Amino acid sequence: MTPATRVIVGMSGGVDSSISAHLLLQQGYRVEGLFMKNWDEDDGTEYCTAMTDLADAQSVCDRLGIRLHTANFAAEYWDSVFQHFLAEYRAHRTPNPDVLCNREIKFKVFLDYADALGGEYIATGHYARTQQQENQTWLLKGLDRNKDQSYFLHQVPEAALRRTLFPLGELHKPQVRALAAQLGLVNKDKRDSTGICFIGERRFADFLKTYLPAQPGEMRSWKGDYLGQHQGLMYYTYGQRQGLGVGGVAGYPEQAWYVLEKNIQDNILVLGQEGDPGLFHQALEMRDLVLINYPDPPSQFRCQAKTRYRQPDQTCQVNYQAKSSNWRVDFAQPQRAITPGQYLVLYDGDHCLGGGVIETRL
RNA sequence: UGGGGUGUCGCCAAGCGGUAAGGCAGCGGGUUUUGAUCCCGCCAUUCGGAGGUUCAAAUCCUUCCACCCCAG
Repeated sequence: MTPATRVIVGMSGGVDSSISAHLLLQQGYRVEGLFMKNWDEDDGTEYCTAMTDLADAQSVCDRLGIRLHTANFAAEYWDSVFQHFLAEYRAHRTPNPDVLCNREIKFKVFLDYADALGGEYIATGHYARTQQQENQTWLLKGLDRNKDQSYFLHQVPEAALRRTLFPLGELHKPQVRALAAQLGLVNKDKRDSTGICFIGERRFADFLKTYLPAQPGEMRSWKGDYLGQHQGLMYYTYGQRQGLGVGGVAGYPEQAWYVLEKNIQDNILVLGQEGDPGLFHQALEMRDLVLINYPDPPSQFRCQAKTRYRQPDQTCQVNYQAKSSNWRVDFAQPQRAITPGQYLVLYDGDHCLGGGVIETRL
């Protein structure tokens, strides 16, 4: 008898990772859990949620009869995720820290840690699938199209995917909830976690203000009319509506205002309304393209893409620009509020091909 | 100071004698492992102030105040 394959499951204290662990046990793996702490909280409220998350993870592991390890990756998170996060905001861009958290922490530091624990595989509660094809591992969308999280995983290298199990990839969220209820897990009714892990209940702009000093300036319509003051361009993102504080303006339609553009040169936040030029773009420039199974991407190809998480797939044409070493992406349909700093994730049907960082709108 | 105009929720804006539309903002909630978007709910016993007419006024009258134009 060969001992069962050992899998280390990243346990967050939520239902998804809990059920992942349960399913792996059922499949005959030798399962152990790891609770990662990636942020050393500086205020009391965060501390509480981290503590209850750990308690929940422990409770579930006890219930399943598996061991729970804990690890603190806060230093690594700070260096490889948070520093980049701040740098991007300083540059008035809008980063996606969760994509980096996956690439740098969960599928790198955690994977190394699992090695040390003797794990052959790691597993998480992500709604995504992997597929072995000849000698390559592909990343596929989760079967539950409403929860598919491949977007957040597109930067994970093939070598890490090869050693990862996604037990929830074929399941739908309601099934996972039902299983948790059946098993009587403490977190069966726990709310899905959303938002950036380290920010908690704080308002996003307020959080940023503690790290990035305000730089007030003018808000103007795309036609040039003065509309008010902004707190600092870095606190706003393209397409944003809430938080502008701009009410009705005589001479303009009775409609909401959105961030159209950041004029960094003059520190002006340019606003517009539905239908104004600048809210939609049909092309963009992307840098740092990484395709999961193409070390040397073709110089031009057609595929689908998402400009942001949960956006329906958009068909597009990708072309390499030798001059800038960037990639030009032309969409079949105009895209709303394309945002520099966000990832453009490429798909071929269910296959997640990889992606790059949006540099500019064209 | 003459002549004209305007003052209704934080903003824009209906209403013009019958007992305060709507939009935006804001706030609260939902969706969502980024930031956004999106969806739902809440949001003026009161109409610049004071008198008066009327069964009844934001809507009519008087007066005061404020602001904006054109004169000068």
